[in-house]
Amino acid sequence: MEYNHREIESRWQKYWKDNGTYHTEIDSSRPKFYVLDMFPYPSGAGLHVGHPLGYIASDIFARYKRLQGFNVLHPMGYDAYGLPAEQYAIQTGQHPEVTTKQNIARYRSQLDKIGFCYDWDREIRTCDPDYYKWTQWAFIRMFNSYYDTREQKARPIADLIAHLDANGTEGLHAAGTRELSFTADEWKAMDAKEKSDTLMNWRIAYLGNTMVNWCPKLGTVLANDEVSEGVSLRGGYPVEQKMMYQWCLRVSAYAQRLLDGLDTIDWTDSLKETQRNWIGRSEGAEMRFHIDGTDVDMEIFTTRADTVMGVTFMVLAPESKYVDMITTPEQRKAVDEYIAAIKHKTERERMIDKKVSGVFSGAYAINPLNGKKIPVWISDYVLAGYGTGAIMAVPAHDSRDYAFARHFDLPIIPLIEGADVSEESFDAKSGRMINSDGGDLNLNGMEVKDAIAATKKFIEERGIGKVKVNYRLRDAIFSRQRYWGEPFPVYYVDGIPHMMDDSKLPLELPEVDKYLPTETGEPPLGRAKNWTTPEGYPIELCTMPGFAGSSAYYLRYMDPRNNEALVSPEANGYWRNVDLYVGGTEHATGHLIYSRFWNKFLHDLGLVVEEEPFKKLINQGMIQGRSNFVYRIKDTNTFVSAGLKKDYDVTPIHVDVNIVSNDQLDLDKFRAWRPEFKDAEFILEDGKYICGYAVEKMSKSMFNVVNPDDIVERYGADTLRLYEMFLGPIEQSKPWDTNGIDGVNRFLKKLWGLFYSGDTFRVDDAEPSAAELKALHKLIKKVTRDIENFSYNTSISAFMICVNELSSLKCHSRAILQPLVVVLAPFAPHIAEELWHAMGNTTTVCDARWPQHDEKYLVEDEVNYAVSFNGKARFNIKVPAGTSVADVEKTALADPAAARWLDGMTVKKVIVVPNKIVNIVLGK
RNA sequence: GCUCGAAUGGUGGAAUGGUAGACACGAAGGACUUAAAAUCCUUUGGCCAUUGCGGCUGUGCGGGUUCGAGUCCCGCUUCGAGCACCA
Repeated sequence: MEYNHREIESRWQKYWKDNGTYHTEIDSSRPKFYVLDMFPYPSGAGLHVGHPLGYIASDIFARYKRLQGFNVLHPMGYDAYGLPAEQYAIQTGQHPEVTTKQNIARYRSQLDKIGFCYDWDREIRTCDPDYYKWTQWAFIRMFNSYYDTREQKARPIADLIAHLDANGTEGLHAAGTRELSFTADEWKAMDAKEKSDTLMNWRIAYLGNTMVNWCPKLGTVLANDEVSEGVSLRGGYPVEQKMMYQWCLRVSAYAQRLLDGLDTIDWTDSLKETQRNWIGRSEGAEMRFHIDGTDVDMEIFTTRADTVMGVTFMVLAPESKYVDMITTPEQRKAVDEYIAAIKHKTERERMIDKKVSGVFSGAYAINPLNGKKIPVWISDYVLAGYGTGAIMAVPAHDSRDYAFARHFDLPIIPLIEGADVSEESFDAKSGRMINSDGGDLNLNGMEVKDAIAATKKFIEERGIGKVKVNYRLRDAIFSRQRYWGEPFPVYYVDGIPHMMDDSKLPLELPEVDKYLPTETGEPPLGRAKNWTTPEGYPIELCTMPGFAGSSAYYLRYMDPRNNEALVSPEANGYWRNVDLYVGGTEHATGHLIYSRFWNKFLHDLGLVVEEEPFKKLINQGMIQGRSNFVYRIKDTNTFVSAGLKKDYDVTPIHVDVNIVSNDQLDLDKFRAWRPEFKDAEFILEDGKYICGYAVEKMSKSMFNVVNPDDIVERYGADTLRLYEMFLGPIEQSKPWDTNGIDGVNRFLKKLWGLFYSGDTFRVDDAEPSAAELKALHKLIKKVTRDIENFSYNTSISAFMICVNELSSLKCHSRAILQPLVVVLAPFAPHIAEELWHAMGNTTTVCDARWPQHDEKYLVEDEVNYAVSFNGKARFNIKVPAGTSVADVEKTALADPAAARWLDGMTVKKVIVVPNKIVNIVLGK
C-alpha cells in the first residue's frame, strides 16, 4: 500500500467530525489548558499559506497538551465585522452579511483541510447577534462605571453620584477627562442635561468632545492604532484631526495597571516594550505660571523640573484653551492668522513640514521660582493632547525648544556645567547644575537627578505645582460612522443618552437601502427605518469599531451558547484565561491593549477571575511572498533564462509562482497562462528555463500567492503542516518558498515504509534492540523539550534522523513504532491516526498518552572527550561511562595521538570538564 | 532621535560556554533504467594537500573575559521592528 494522503486525510477528518473527537466539555477531574489563535477576519481573498502558520503551531501545542492529559480548549471563530466587507457592499450593493457568510464558508473549508483540532461547536462570529449582545452588554456596564483612582478599580457610577450628592467633588478619587471642582449644592442645582454632561467626565464609556482622527475618504473616525503616519491603516487614505462628539472608552484610567500587568505575563520582551512605549509613562511635575497682568494661572507639565531657572519663554499648543485667555489685543490678529493657517493643514502635512513656526501671544508669564518675566508663544510643535498643552521652554536643554529659540532669536541659558549650547542643545539628563539660583531655591552644584527631586519637593511645599505622572496612552475613540459594526445600545431623550435595558439586547443591526452616509451627512444607520425605541426615542447612529468584538471573545469561547451571561462563573472559573495565545505582532498596540483593558474592567466587576487575559503569547512571523520573474528581451516575445539575462536588454515580468517549480519554469503552462505568451520563445540554460526571484508581500498582483488547498491536494495536509513548521522558527518572518517541500514529503514516505512494504503490514512484536530504543528515546526527549520551547523545526529534524536510523536498523517493532506515532501525532495527525489504527488500536491517537523518555536507554556506553592542548582541541578520546577524572587524564595523556603535542613540552596542568573536554596546559 | 531585536555555507536554518554548519533544499558525481520520473549511494563552508591517512582558515567589524566564545562583556557597522515634535 502506498502512502495515499488524499484518502487517509479525508477519511480521518470525517472520522474526527463524526465522532466529535475534538469536542470539549468542562472536566474538573483534569487540568485545563486553553490554546487560542487570533481569530481571522474572513477576507474575500481566502487563506494563503501564510495564514495557517500560527494555527499549525498552536494546533501542535494543543494536541501535545491533550496527549499529556490536559483538558484542552482550542476554539476558533471569525472577526466578522470590518471595513472591507462594507467597502465591497458600497460598490456592489451586496449586503455585507452575505459576503461575510460566503467568506466564512470558504475559510472553513480551507481550514478543515489542514486537520486542526478545533472544537467547532464553540465557533463564534462577532457579527452574530447572540455574540454581540455581550459586546453591547459590556458597553452598558462601562457606561455605568467610573474608575476609582485610590482603589485602582472600576466602581458603579451610582457610588460616584452618591459622593457628589454628599460632598461635591471634594475628596473624589476618580479618573476624569479634566479636573472638575464643585460643591454638593452646585451639583444638586444642575439640571438633567448638565448632570449627564458632567458625569461624562468620569464614566468609563463616555461621550466626549475630543480631537479625533477623521478619515474623509472612509467617512469615519479611526483609533490611534488604526492610523500610521497620517494615513489610515486600511486603505491608506489621509486622516485629519477634527473635534467631534464621540463615544470613548477611558482606557487611560487603566494605564498604570496595563503597565504593571506586563510584568506578570509571559510575552516576548519586544512586544512588552512596544506596549510600554505605547502607554508611554513619564514622571514629572505640573507647575503653575502666572500670566502677568491677568488672573490666569497657566499649567504646564515637565519632566525636567531641574531646568526651571533656564526657562526663557513659554509655548502653547494652538488648540490650547489658554490661547484666547491671554492673547493681547495687539497680537490678536497675528495669532488668529497663525491658528487659521495651522488648522488648514492636515496632521500629515504638519508632520512632514518640520519648519519651525509660531507666533507671540503678547502675554508674559512670571517664573514662579525666580520671578523672571518671560514671553508666551504659540506654536504647533506643542501638542494639545499631551500633558496640559502648554510647556515651559528650556532651549539650552531641549532640542525642539532650541530650534524654536534659534528661529525666533530668543535667549538660551545653559544650566549644566560644561554644556556647550552654541551649536545644539544639551539634552542628556546628567551633569552639575549652574545658573540655577532662584533665591528661595538654589540648585547650583547639584546633580541633575537631585535637582529634579529638590525642585519637585520645593514646588509641592510652596503650592506652585505638584508631582504628576503622565501617560501617552489616549482614551479609545469608540464611535464609527459606519454600517457594518455593532449598534450602540443607546437612545437619546432630549439629547441625553440613555442605555437600553438588558432585556432589549441584542439590539440588532437594522437593514438600510444603501451603505453610505445620508444626504444630511449622518452615518448609514440614519437610513434605517424606524430606528427608534418603541417610545419613539432616536437610537444612536454610530456603530462600534472593529476591536469591540475582539476584545472579549476569548471569554465567550468558554461558554459560547450561554444566553444568560457572557460566561458563567463555572466556565470562567474552570477555563480562567488563555494559557497560550498565538498571533501576529500587528495587534500589539490595538487588540492586545484593548482586550487587556476590557478584561481588567470585567475583572473589576467581579465577572472574570483573572486580571490578565493571555498568560503566554507567541508571535508568529509573517509569511512573505516569493515572487518569480521571467525576462523578456525588449520588443520581442522571447524570454531568456535568469542566468543568461545579462547578455540581453530585458524586462522582468512577474510570473505566477504556481507554474514554477524550484525556480524552473514549466514552459507549456507558461504558454497557456496568458494569450500573449502563447507563441513565446525561450533561451534556455542547460535545457531549463530558470526564473529570477524576489521576496515581496504575498499578493495577487505579484502572482506569488500560494493557496494551501493546492499544497494539500498535491502533498497532503501533513506535509503542509510539517513543512510550514520546518521553514524556520515560528517567530521569524520568512518568505514562503515551496522549494524543499519534497524533503518533508519524503520523510513521511520513509516513515510509511517502516510500516508497509508494498501491501504487507510489517509491524511485529519483536523485542526492540538497544539501538532502536536509543533512537526512540532520543527522539522523545528532544521533541518533548522542543515543543515546550516552540522549536518545531528542530523537532522535525529529529524525526527525520530517527526515521532514518530506524529504517537502516530495519526496525518494525511495535514497542518502538507505537510511541513514535504518538509523538508524531501533534505534527502530522492524519498519518499518525492511520498508522495508530493499523497497529490495531481502537481508540483515537488523540487519546493516547505522551510517552516519557527513559534515560537508561540514552546512557552512552562510552563518553567522548575532546582533548585540547593550551586550549586548542586536537583529537577525541573515548572512555567508558563513569571513568574517574584521574583515569580520563591518564587516558588522554597516554593516547598515541597526544605524543605529537607532548614532545619536548612539560605538562603544567590538566583540566577535565566532565563529559566534555580534557584541556592540557603545556609549557617549555 | 529613543527603545527593542537580528547578522552563521549557494539557500532555509542547527548548535545547556565544549569537535560550528545538525536537518533539509539546491548542486555535482554514481547505481538502477532504452529513456525519463521515482528511488538509492557518495561528495558538498573556503583555501592548500589530495598514492599520505592531513594542514590552515572560518559565525558582520574591533577589543575583552575564559583552558576554551557563534554563544558572555565593552565599543562599532549594517539590516529589521516599534515609538516619535510626548516637553
